[in-house]
Amino acid sequence: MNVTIKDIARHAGVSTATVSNVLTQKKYVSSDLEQRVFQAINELGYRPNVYARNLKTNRSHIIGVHVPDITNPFFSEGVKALQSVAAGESYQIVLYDSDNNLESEVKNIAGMISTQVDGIIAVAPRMQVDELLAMVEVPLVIVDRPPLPTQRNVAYVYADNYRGAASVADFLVGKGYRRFYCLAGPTELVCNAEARLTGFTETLRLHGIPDTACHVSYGDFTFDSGYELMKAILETYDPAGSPAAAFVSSDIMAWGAMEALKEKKFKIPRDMGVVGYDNIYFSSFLYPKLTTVENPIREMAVNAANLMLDALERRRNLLGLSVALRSALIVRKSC
Amino acid sequence: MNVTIKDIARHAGVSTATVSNVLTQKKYVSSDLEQRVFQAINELGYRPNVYARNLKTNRSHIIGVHVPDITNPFFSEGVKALQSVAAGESYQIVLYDSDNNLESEVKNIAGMISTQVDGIIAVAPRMQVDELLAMVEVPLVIVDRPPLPTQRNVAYVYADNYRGAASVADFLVGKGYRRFYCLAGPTELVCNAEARLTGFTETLRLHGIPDTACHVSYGDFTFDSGYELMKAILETYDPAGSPAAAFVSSDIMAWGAMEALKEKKFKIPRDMGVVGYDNIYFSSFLYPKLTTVENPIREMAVNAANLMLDALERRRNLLGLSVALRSALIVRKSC
DNA sequence: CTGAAAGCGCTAACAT
DNA sequence: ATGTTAGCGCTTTCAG
Repeated sequence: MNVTIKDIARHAGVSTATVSNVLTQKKYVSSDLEQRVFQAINELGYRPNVYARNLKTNRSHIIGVHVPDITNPFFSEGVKALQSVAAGESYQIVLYDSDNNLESEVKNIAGMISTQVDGIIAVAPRMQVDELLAMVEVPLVIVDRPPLPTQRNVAYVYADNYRGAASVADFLVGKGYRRFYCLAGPTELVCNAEARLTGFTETLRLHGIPDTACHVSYGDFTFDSGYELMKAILETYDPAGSPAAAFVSSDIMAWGAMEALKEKKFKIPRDMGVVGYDNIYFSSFLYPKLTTVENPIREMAVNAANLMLDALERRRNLLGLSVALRSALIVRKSC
Repeated sequence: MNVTIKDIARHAGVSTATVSNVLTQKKYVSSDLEQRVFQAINELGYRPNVYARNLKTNRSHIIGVHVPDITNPFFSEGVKALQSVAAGESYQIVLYDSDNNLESEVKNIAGMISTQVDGIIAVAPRMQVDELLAMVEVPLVIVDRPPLPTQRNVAYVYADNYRGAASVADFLVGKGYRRFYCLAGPTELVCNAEARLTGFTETLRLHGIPDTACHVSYGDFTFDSGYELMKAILETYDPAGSPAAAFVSSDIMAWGAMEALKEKKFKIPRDMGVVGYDNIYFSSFLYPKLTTVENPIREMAVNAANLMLDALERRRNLLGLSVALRSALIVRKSC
């Protein structure tokens, strides 16, 4: 049998209520009794039973976190930041990785709900936001997705992917490129993939580039898909005349694309320029160093965690809150 | 007020025990009553209260997982595997990242304990194993650390780092190298770092290489430390005559070292050979492709999760269990 | 300021 | 096979 609050009460000669009060610090207790309680706690080696507390208070101090793929440095950096700020207010993170898979994502969200997490932070969900909202009743923060009007307790933390992609188009045209490849993400599933694609192509159009000068293909943000897409392109690619530039929808995918280029002995950027998206840590150590768009995952994560903590600890309603972060072009050597 | 098991019982005209029995599937219930219960559950939209169940059963179906740095691909791959197999038996993972810091690690372990996780999987802990054992009372699986004799409910899943490093020395000497740099990890803190160092140096000695031919320096497994260590080496390094080989204690650190080499215009392996350790996903996409030692994190994670699940679900005692996995040399282009 | 007591929602003896 | 009931350990009114 474990030592409980009752044992402490008896041993200290006080009531269980008093013990509880010194534990929760919510009511004033005379320092005399307080001392006695602390002493009893030490002497008996008491540790509060979280399960009982959870049942009584109907909260667990656990935040559910979903990521599409923890193996992607973009997300692991985010999770690290989330975990760190949550720990600062003694909240725990339960992690769900859905392996880029919509079905597992739905299962995972359902799992969190049945575990009765206090709140949910969904990073880059593939689910439609309205479906997500339909499932979730606890406070929700959606990271890396644009806000959708709603009446629910939801906040958004995101960066403007359309403008990020647009700045790539501006830059590329300014550099003199006139032929383009766009290696997009899964645009039907992920609105950011869509935004990056349209931000790029529409801006190209604004500069008078004909649609025929931009070849679009679709992957899924992974290294492998970048590699495969570029490999396919290279079967017919000829850099003679003016070389093309490839705008690839994520850094990790851009890395894959660069591998395909190197495999075929194409020089970057001489034979083809490459621009990525996300600015993950490793991007500046690729060869050549990758030109990319900063997608501020760490700031997004910190903001998300703070919003969640506000909702949970300060009873702030998340309705209508959204934090928009800047996406800035980072010019390096690959283009 | 939420709908409880009592409401279901009343609505279905049965006792709460019967409802509980159909929910937990532990006792046989006539299919008639079962139907009625399910129907009541649907009609009233009942969802079991996990907090109450946890209190009663004294378990939470939550496994605490510690990693030194989720941002290191080696660990994120491991966490992904852990999460996936745990989810298979509907266990949740609460993640703690201690940012390569011993103090936070201790805090994190303490945090898990006070959250009353059902079990703890500690991946590559920096704490002394006996200190860890002194804190933890629940089932414990230690990943990526060699077993220590004990009487406690602990299992180990690990690979033989000494032999892994020894195979590097064998290979390097066989290739004709006679000058060596060993970029070690934090050997006082991490016994694997120690094992990789001694496995390498002692095997060199076995081959008749004098100790003076192997220069050792110490980092902390990070990209940056690999970069800095190599930069220092390069201040006086001269590849003339026979080039040296560098054995670097982790792939991510080896990547940093390679950056330093490239920055100084040294060619790998012509001017210096480089060998890493871990075989993370990206190692085969570095330039040149990194020769390294396979450190089977995924298998380790899967084994660890299964052992934990055995302990938790099949009441298997972990005492004396240890799974040793092979570390095989993977020869690529950097050496 | 402190204590008595009710009860959170569930499971598992135990009784029938 | 099903029902009754006693708690799990804590927080929190409500009295005093």
